[in-house]
Amino acid sequence: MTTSGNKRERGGMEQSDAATRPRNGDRKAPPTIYDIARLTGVSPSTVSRALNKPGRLNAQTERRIRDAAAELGYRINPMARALPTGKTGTLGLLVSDITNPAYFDLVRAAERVASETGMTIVFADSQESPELERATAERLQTSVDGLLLVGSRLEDHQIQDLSSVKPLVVVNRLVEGIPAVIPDVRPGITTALERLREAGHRRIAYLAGPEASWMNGQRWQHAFEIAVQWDMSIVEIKSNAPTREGGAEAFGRVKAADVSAVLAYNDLVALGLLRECRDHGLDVPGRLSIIGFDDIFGADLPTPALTTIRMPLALAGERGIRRLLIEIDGGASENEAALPTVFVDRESIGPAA
Amino acid sequence: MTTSGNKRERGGMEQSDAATRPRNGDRKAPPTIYDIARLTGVSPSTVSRALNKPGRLNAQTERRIRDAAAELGYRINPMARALPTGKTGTLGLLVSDITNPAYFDLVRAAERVASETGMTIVFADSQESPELERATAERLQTSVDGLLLVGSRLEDHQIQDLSSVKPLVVVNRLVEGIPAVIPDVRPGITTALERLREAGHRRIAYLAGPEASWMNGQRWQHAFEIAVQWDMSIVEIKSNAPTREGGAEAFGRVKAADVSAVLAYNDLVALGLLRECRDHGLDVPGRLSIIGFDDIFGADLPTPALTTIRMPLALAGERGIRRLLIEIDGGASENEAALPTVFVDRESIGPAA
DNA sequence: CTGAAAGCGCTTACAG
DNA sequence: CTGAAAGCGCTTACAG
Repeated sequence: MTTSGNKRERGGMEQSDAATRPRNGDRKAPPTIYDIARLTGVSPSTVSRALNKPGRLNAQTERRIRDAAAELGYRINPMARALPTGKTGTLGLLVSDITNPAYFDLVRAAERVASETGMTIVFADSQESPELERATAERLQTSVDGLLLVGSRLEDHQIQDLSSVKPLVVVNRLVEGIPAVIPDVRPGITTALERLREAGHRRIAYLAGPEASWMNGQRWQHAFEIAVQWDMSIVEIKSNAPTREGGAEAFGRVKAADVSAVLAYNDLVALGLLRECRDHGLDVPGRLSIIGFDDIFGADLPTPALTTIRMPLALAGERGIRRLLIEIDGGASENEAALPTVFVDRESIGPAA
Repeated sequence: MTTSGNKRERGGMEQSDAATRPRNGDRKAPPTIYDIARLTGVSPSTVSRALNKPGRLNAQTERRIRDAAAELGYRINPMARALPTGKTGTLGLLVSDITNPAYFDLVRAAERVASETGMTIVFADSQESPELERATAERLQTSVDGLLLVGSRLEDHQIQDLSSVKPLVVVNRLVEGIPAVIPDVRPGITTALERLREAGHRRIAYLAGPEASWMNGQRWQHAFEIAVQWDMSIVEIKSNAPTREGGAEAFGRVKAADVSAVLAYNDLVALGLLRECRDHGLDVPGRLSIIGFDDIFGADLPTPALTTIRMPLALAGERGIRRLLIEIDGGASENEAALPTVFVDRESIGPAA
């Protein structure tokens, strides 16, 4: 107990070869609180206190300890701390598809607030597979203090099960008894359909996303309600995947549906459809109006630029993490008011053909 | 030592309130190898062996132990394992800007190979700030087995310092003594300039990226060499930031330079410039040809679609992780042959004006 | 204000 | 083939 790290130091005996590249044997074990204790002549417990609860001990010794720590280049070993405390200092962030630009801002915002509070984030994606999502979530749970599930494709009871082992919050999803942060799709959809109606559209389609997506249900449901209320006809058209390919693939069905406008599950799908229209010489918005969802990177790039409904995803990421932090601290916060979506009028809608 | 988790179990005394939401007190401590030992009547060491070195003990008892583990829903505690072994089972992945779609494929590929080998990845970005990069790298190092630095903005010696504490490999960067995986920009640039020359361009510009980017140096250098060799004039134009905004902001300088084509540091910058040209009524590729770099998501979206040089980033991510795994195992692999870039001809180049 | 001791959940020589 | 013991680097009651 008086010394430490000797086990790993034996590697130091090896000669590094000609190359300057550090080999494993060359790396020396990082300093521990025992090294600091020895250097300053206090006990390890005192070192621990000096570093963790500033002001709780003699100012002089605290100084000496801090100086020694700095001199040695000491960094706490998070694994070692995690054992007695049960706190890992890391948060898990699980999204449905890392490849969807929609999650950019969310991930970055989440990262920002996490690092502000000294937490680190483990980031993973489930590639739209519920099985992979469950497996990943379980694996992550062993090494994080809590989990943020974004756009989960799991069933409610699976999420509840996960939540019974560690704190968990969902984004873009509502599950009984689980803290959630959700955008309100209504304002955006309402404005969008309003514009469509004003432009004379009477027959519209919803180009659907994954059935396992709660958000997909929300979007369809509200579009449906409003369309019915305003006496527009509305049909749901399936897509294979919530990607550009999925949108392109749905082109034939969209065309066959004889509608003058389509609201897509997300921008990826909308972009795929838009491109396919162009390739087939179908004028957008002349013959068909298209509205996306999310306002991802690149939505403004095509001609016509994609009209869409923006999701407050950065805010959702920030709130999600804050919420998770509260849950971890044992607080029992209520769901906050939903974050409003906003209609972003660009160039892909026009008068009904 | 005969029982465990009692410390945390005390929380179980608290009543959960009316809500069905699990509170921290409701969560019971996960089972440990001691629980399995008690259930099967063997020692914890035996449980550890049964779970970690299959086939090393009596088949019967191994079975019983595995069954008990499954029954209890046992998951190993990675933190607890990390302490005696020094292996955390996680890898750090640090990119310069999470918001750049260029890193999508790389991140996903890295994630895939990591999880194939049972490793988990911690993902972070430095937002183009060297200070933040260094701080983040140091923080990450305390909890990972190795670090993958993608597009590092650090100085060579800083990277070497980091490498002396834990295994580290760089992507898109070459540093003395540090394992690296790098794409070869030459094939792509050569083809690109060839096309430009054939199309009659004699005066071209390179719209530069961050000075701290090694890749930026490579791109400029090779473009320069080839241009000189082929008797084209070439100038370097600075940009503020390697983003769409940076590209847009450089528009005035590009125009003033009186060139007929520009090769941009990356697609983000190229896209920004392209849009600005459109907004200012400058015809692309009629009056100006534009070539990007990376072939990111969305590069094909605008009209004209962006001609670019594709980086093999997914492959780079995969190789980077494999390389890192080897380094962690103490292997001393040599750098492999650089991955070739490829010219992707779309619509943004044309005959010299 | 500070130290000695026990414990977090594992792993791994060392004995038998 | 299996167990008892020591140790990984911390934290935190418990004493003084």
